[in-house]
Amino acid sequence: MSDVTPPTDDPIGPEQRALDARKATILRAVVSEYIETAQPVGSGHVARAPGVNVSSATVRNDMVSLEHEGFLQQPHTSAGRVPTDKGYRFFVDSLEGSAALDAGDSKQIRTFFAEAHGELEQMLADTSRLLSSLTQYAAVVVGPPPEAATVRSVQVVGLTSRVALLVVVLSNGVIDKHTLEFDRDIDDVVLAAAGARLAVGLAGLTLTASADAVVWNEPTDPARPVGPEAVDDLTTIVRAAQAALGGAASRSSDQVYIGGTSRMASAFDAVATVSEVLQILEQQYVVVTLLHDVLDRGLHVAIGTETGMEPLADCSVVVSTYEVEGEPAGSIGVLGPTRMNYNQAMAAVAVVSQRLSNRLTEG
Amino acid sequence: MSDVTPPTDDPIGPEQRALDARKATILRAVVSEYIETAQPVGSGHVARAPGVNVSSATVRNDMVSLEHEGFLQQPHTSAGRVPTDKGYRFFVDSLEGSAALDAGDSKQIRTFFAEAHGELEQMLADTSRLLSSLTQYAAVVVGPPPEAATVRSVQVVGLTSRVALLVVVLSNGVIDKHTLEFDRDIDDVVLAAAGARLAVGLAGLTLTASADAVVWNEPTDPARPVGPEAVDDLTTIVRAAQAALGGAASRSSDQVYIGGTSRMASAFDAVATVSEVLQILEQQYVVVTLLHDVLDRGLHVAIGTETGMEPLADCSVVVSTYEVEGEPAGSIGVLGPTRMNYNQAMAAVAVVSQRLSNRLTEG
DNA sequence: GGCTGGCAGTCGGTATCATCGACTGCCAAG
DNA sequence: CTTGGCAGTCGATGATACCGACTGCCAGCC
Repeated sequence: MSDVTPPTDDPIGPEQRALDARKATILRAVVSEYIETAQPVGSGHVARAPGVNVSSATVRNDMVSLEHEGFLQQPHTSAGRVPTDKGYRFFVDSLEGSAALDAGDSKQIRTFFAEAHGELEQMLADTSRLLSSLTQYAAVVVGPPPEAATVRSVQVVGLTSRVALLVVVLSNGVIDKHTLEFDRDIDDVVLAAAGARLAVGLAGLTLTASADAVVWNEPTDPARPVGPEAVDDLTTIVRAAQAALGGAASRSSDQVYIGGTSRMASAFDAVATVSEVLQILEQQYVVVTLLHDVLDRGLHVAIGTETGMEPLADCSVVVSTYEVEGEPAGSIGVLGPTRMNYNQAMAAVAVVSQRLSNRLTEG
Repeated sequence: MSDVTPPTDDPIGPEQRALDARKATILRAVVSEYIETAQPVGSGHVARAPGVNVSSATVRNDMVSLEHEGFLQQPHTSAGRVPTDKGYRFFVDSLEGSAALDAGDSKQIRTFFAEAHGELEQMLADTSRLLSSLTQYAAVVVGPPPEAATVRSVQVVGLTSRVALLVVVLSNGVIDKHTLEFDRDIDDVVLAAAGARLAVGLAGLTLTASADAVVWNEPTDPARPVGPEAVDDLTTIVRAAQAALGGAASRSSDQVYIGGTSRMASAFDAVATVSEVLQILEQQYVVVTLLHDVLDRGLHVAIGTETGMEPLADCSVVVSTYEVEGEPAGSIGVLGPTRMNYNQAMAAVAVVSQRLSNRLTEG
């Protein structure tokens, strides 16, 4: 029965040690039950939970201790206990690796990736929907950063006499486009020449490098010489194009796909909370920053205030990265209430990111 | 005082006639007050409303009549009255044209369009945010249909040895792209040749026309003859490209920009309603269909069940179209609760669509 | 020392009840 | 046709009491 209580003989450090085995079990039981019921859980329920073979009185004693240590809190006297962010954190850390996915879920993932095809953008958008449908929370998919891709082709197309469109095709299939406006009429032939010159000069470079690259100034096709003012126009166009590219590279314009925002409405009962969370989700760059922040801190899960965003105090995110050709390419994540089903969410995120990586590398 | 009650002498038709002037005033007062307070409104308040110079008892008598005619309903006995969809409809019809915008709002619109610039897509997305910020409801902007635009430039860029990207630039600055997959390796030169050929063959055509166009089969540059199998590859590529374009044209892939979805959360108090509405907003093509349906019926406002969508029974939409060069190009709209501020929403939609049209035609 | 059962005390949730207030419908009088 | 008055309905509010689920503490037991 109680063969789990040998006093640990490792030297007690300056900081508080890891939890007593029993307290850990109790804490896990509290978190589990709270996640299920959304109700404060009392010592009686915990005592009845499997794996806890002590009386409710003992549970009570440990619970006051857990409360002092900051893992639990009570909404008011004479109510059950509710996990704090720290409590959730312990719970999540302690189930690291035990992720197992429902059979139906894995099947859904398998068929999804078996049928996935076509545009990268479409696939990432669909992936966010998949992840949301799996977890019942909102899902985020961040596309590969444009910095990683290199220029494959450049074209300048005239739209009106003074407005042209710069179209850059990147190696990952993403298209970067910018309108260029001029203060004098530009001939289509000159535009095409500028495009050709840019194509040669920028091919293989990243977007950031493109902005600063030196584009050769000699005509691309010596058989068709152009007049001096045309040369002038040429450099104007090239400069405008490079300026546009530089601007685009500096503002990080990651593509983001957010799916299942409607599910956030069901996840909370206060309509004000829903509104706040949706506001965050509307600002896509904020979401991207959030995911990157979490990853930069080396985390896969950020709980409540760990997200660093005040309106998300009642939310948690589960994040992972996916890879293309072995190189980290982008990130995916799930945003749900702090009392989310971490086990399932972590499993879903892990499996989907893995599958997505495979799908994207094998092409 | 009561110079508004001359009995109308027009012949009474088979259907119920337009409302008595006083009943109309009372109905308007009820709707106004309900929109403001979201509370059932009683005869006392109406009697006190400006323009209603009768006692509450008279108001009561008219209210039972209005209820029998289906303009009002009471949630329960001994409560005030609430407008039905039909009641809102009368209210909206009766204020047609009286739209006036707040000074601050018009200023916000003016500065927005003064500063607007750059990509069409960006501008439409920003417009949806503007409209949402003006009205405090969700806003929808549907981009110009791709069918209207003609092909400006075509390019085929190789991504890997067997995957190429078809990039079509349209006259309105929109880019249509499709990945093409082949079952044998294709040379970059051949891809470029195919692109050039498509560019010549499709220039000036719409996307739908492009799919069926006959692209000339002779080499574009007779100075550089290609081998017979290259010719074979060429036609393969051209066919694949045209097939892709045809597919894209058939699925109507309008661009949609939806802003301010978080504001829908504050508009309702039942979290279930919020979730349902958000679900609709997530399915963008549904929203597009909704807007088009409403416009096809010749309406500018659809109220409650008039939307034809069950989950939107508590919502209304206000729609308008915008034009480019005098031609109808796309539509904008606002989605809010049935008890929305129609006056302001209609004014905002009207003004924004007008300004947007101007901005897009003058370039 | 640690675990347990028991006990007193706290406090939110629910049911009951009475009251209050805002309505309505009806009617008789102006 | 309009109006004031009146009786009646019904939700919202508040007081009261009760119940149930907790907790904390403590004495006793292993």
